[in-house]
Order: sequence, then structure tokens, then C-alpha cells
Amino acid sequence: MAVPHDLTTLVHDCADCPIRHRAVCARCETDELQRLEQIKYYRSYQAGQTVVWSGDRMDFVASVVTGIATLTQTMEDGRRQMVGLLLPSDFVGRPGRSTAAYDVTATTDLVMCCFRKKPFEEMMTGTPHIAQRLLEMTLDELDAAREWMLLLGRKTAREKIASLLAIIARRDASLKLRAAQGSLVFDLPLTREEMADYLGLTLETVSRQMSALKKDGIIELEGKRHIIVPNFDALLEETGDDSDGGFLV
Amino acid sequence: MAVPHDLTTLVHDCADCPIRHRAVCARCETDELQRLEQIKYYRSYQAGQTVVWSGDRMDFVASVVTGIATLTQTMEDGRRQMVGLLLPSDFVGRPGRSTAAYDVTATTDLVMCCFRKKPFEEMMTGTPHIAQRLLEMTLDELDAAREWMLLLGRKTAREKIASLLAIIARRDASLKLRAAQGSLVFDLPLTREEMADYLGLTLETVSRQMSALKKDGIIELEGKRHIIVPNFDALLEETGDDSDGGFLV
DNA sequence: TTCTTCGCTTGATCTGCATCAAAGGCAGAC
DNA sequence: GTCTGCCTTTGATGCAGATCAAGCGAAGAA
Repeated sequence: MAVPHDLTTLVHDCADCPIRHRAVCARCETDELQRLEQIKYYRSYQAGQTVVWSGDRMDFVASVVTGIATLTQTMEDGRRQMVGLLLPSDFVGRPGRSTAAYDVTATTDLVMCCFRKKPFEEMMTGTPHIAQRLLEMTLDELDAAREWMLLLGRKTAREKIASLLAIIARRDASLKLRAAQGSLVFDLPLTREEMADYLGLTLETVSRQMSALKKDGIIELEGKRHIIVPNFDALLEETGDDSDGGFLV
Repeated sequence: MAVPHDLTTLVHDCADCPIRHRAVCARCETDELQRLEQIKYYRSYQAGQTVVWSGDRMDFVASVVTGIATLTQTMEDGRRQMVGLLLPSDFVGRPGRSTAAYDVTATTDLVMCCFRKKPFEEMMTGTPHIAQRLLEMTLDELDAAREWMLLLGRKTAREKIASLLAIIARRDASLKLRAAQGSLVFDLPLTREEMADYLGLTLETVSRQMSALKKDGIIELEGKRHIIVPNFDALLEETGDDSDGGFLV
């Protein structure tokens, strides 16, 4: 279902390109793209596997091709907070730093497109296009982080759950499957515990609020993971966010 | 006391420059710097004044020269969460977007060094150095945002307060005044309410925890704003963070 | 001087979520 | 088939921090 991605998204930002993440785009097949192709390689991880531990050496940068990875921070006493959720086409790693700042974990089977940091950095100095694209992506991530901060600091448990569901629904490629009526179907890529780590809650509270949303008819559950949202607007109502819509318009 | 800053920090990243934020640095006085000088202008704001409202047109980017500004998000019902704290040398504004995503407010008297977005962006495409520097700064901000997320999601009120004090102490230029003994003196640039908005708490809880830290001898208070930290390590103990030190070594 | 305002502190009470605990459902191993 | 382990749900209870409320002190205005 999902179209494969790789780091070509770095040099690839044609607003009018019909398939935004195609591995090769006629308009973007430039020198940069070809040079990237030469130094890239792929790595696979199984669900549950750790990609790197916080503090460990990380001598590559990468973008997610398929699957989902998380960035988490852990306190000495074991309290955990997820600080990043990496979906296909997302970038991880920081040029100019050699150790990972967070635990990176595959929550599903995962394929990443990697570049050893050295040649990537060398390339970056020679190709302004890449630094600009990377800046753009980083600014998007910063915006997402700031919305996440509002969620963590000020939203109720119910609002947090609704917001997370809305975020995942928005980014899930399978949303193309949605029926005309505004209903939406997708699979949760996270366990209750991972949702809790995302939201700054306990897994029990997550479970209770999921049940409550179900009881109130905001969502339907098939099994633990398969979600049906009969009315996306009703879900958005629960997030506490401004109802700008903006999505599905 | 504070050394003036301006956007020269954008093209200026000499690790061995003795005064990292000098307005002009011999090693950095390049073409870029001179071109930046030509298009920059300054704006001043009084304490409490709003620089831009979320959603408004924002046709410039800027960096803080002196004073402190905040980025906040507000929900319809009035709940507020601070999502950024801008100290001297910090950058605000996003190339490639024309409206502000957050309220930007001066919490003290504020001077900013501004660039109209158009010429700035034009310059950026011609000078890879600037995009790279901006990327680096944005990545730093992203890291700060992620640490902030851990704070918001998992820390207790007491840990939040201690963390905020540690963050401000770390960044306050006047820390050079610290006595040999590891004690530290600084002025809080925020009201109790602003601290609460930063930390995802109420102002009452902030006040209570400040009193508690004072009672326990972690901090001393002179008036409402002037803080003395007799033992910085003791404060760090309260933050819940790994005691990597790293600072003041 | 006194009044008002604003930022702050402190007390009393309430409540949303955490914590502790038990049990159900499902998948994979044997 | 049963057993085992993991994820999840649900219930009972407790507590950290929110909420409601009162009052203080300093700065400025009349």
C-alpha cells in the first residue's frame, strides 16, 4: 500500500509532483539525487528492535522507508517519554553530531535508507539544496514538537487520545480508503503503552479513554488495533484544537 | 551586562572565538555578513507588548538582541502553553512561511534585529553558509523542545520548577558572577504565571513549589525575582535529569 | 496621605489521573 | 488440545496538582 520512500525526499520538493514521494521523479533527477543514490544503503530492523541507544555512537543519518520508529527519552527511575514518531519519509539523525540523543526503536518492522554521516556531510557542503530541504523538514518537525508540547502541558487525557488518533489518521496513507461519508479506517501502529509514552499518561488511562471514546460513539474498535472513525469531525471536536479543518477539505 | 547580539550569529560559528556573540568577529567578517548588515534593521518592544499574534502576517525573520520573548499557543477556552523561550541570540521566524504560528510576546523590554523575509530568503539561496547555520540552530531548538516534552509529560511539579531554574541559570549571561563555591545568582525573567505557562502548571502550584524549594534550602529568594542558588548541584539533583554535569566543568 | 492594581502567597477543598490489583483474550509453543 | 506470555481491560483506592478563595505587600495614581 505505502509507496516506498528514501532520501530522495531530501532533494525532492516539487509541489506539483503527483506522487510526492516517488523514488525517482523526472524533475528532480539531478546531480544531487544521483550522488545520493551512490552513497545510500538500506538497513532492516524487526519490530521491537532498537536501532540505537541514547548516547551510543551513531555514524549515519537516515530516513524511514517503510515501518514506524520512535524516539524516546528515559529518566533514571524508568519514566519514559516519547519525543518523536518517525513515519515513512521522516528523517532521523543530525549532521554534526556523532552520538544519538535518544533511543531509536522500531515499533513495527522497519526499513531505513541510510547514509554514513561523513560522505553525507561532505555532500551537504557542496549542495545547498540539501541543507535547505533539511532545514525545511526540521522546521516542520519543530512545529510538530510544539503542538505536542501543548498536548502534553494542557490537554486532558481524553483530548490527548483524540489528538493522537487524529494525528495518526492524518498521516496514514491508507486514509485514501476512507468512505465518501467522512468516515476513516486505520490500524494503530502503537501498543497502549506506547500511546501512553507518547501522551504522558499511563497505559491504564489510555485504555480507559479508548473505551470511553468507543462508548460515546466517537470511534469503533475491531480487535485492539483496528480503528474506525465514523465521523472525523466528531473526533476533531474532542481534540480541543481549533477546528480549522484544513484536512480532508 | 549582556553583550549585544544580532543576526551575525547566523554566519558566525567560530568555536574558538573568545566572545561568541560579538557583533563583529574578524574571522567571520565575510561577504555574507556584510550583505546581512545591509538589509538588517532593528525593532524595539516594551515589556508586555505583543510582537505578532498567531495567524497574523509576519513578513520578517529576526533574532533577539536584548531582552526576552516567548512563543505561546492558546486554546479556544484560554488554556495557554508556552512553546518557546527566546533569549538573546535566539532566532524566530520561518523562511518559507508568511504567517506566524504562535503568539510572540516581549516579556521584558526587547530589541530584535530583523530582516524582511523576501531579501533574506533571496540571500539564503545564494549563501549556503546561512542555510547550514540556520539548520544547526533549528536542530538545537528541536533538541530543546524534546527535552521540554520530557519535562511536560513526565516530571513532577517540583522537578519542573528545578529544571526551569537550571535552564535559566545555564543561559543567563550573569552567571559569570557566580562565586567560586558553585553558588549562582540570577534574576527570574518570568512572572509566576509565565513560569506556569512554560511548565504546564498553575501559578499557585508554581508559587507553592518555589516556597518548598526555599524552605528546603535549595534556593534563596530576595524579593520575588532575585534567586540565589547556594549549591547548583543540589538544584540539579531536584531536576530528575541524569547528573551528567557537563555544565560548569 | 489613601486607594487601586498587580503580582504573589497561602489555605481549604476537589478531582483527574496514577497506582495497585485482578482477570480476560489472543497468539504462539509444545 | 493445554500452557505460557503478552497485551489489554476494568475495578478500587490514593494523591498530586487544580480550583476556589482570601489576604498580603509594593508600586503607582489621585
